[in-house]
Amino acid sequence: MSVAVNTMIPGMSRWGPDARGRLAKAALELYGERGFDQTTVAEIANRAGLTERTFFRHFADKREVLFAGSAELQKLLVDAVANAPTSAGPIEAVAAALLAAGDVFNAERRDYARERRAVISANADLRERELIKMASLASAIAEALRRREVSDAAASLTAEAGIAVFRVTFERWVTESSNQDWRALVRESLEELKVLVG
Amino acid sequence: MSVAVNTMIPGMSRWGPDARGRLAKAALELYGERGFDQTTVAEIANRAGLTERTFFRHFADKREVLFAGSAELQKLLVDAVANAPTSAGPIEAVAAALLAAGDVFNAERRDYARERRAVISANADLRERELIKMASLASAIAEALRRREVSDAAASLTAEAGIAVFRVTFERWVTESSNQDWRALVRESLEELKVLVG
DNA sequence: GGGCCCGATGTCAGTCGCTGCCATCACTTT
DNA sequence: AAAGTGATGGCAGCGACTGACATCGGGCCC
Repeated sequence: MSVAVNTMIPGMSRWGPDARGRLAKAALELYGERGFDQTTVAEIANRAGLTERTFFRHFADKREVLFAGSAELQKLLVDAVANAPTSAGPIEAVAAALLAAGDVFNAERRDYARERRAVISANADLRERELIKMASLASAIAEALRRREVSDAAASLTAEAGIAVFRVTFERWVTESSNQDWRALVRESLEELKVLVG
Repeated sequence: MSVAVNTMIPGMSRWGPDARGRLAKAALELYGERGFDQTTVAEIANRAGLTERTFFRHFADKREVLFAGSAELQKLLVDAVANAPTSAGPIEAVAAALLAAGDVFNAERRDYARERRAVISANADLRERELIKMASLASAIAEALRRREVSDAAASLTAEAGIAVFRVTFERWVTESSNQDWRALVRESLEELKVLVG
């Protein structure tokens, strides 16, 4: 992963490429270095070679910059549920979705995910935001299940269980010292759920 | 329930009784009348015959004023889990706690609960705060279960299920036109969970 | 090539949530 | 009555966020 940039990026100011990405990178760095509360939006924008006003054109608020990828993840999971074989029951469809998430939780993104997780878990406001993103994920999955003729109650319950497995899997993927494969960890966590429930 | 007060409460200004309660009442009224975003803390304080500065001495932030009772509810649930008969398994202990919550969710508080729920569900920031309160409730219950020699995984799982039942029950209690008893609704929701799981 | 259009950015002023610091008030204690 | 204590007010200030308007860069039309 790239080393933290401590000053403004030269040649990347106004009209440089990927303003949004520069802002997200600068934000994560600063939140990690000083903490979320001790970082001002003006500082983030400055490191990215932009202004505070532009930050708020790209992200709804100071927290949202850490959750830009959640819409993408949600789409991936929902599509995987929708595209699971017709023969698959609700749990199998959700399992397929969790496995498909390996596309985004791959080895190259692990360092990023680690840093992001550390920042979020260190701040109550960020944990709040993460909870609502997870809730949104769960309703989206439940909705996708309902479109597979799963009953309302079963859809909600399966989706919640799926998110629980997702949480456990993510925690392990990010925490464990050895660089384990996402899919293997998903299978492990699902198996544990089955043992607990059954 | 008392009628909304639309102006400053006479004789209840500085050093009047129950400043905290007056602030909470004024806040709920204004959030209901104008919406959360369109209400300023100065307006709340003014209606309660106090100043903005004093509001922030009683409540950590503008949202927290709607969640003042959550610590009390948490204590009630945790105590009920702890005091459940030794013979009770984890689910029975949680069920006992949910039934005990009927002490606070009684007929007199239903109108208040309705209004509060309407305000919260109308605003994303307030829904965020509610999610973190529910998460806190779940960990507290899980912790109480662990003190009853329940394994970590079973404690977390049972606590989460318990909160899910709580949510469903609360929704029904507040929504249904007939004024149903809390305990009866708890028993109904628990039964449905058993059917779904079993 | 010059003029024009348009999206991205900058600038500025302003509101509001929230905090620190110190003064003031009502009530209690001695 | 003097001192102490807890709750409140007043004020200054920071930082998140927004609206309105100006400006820049690049593409399009002729």
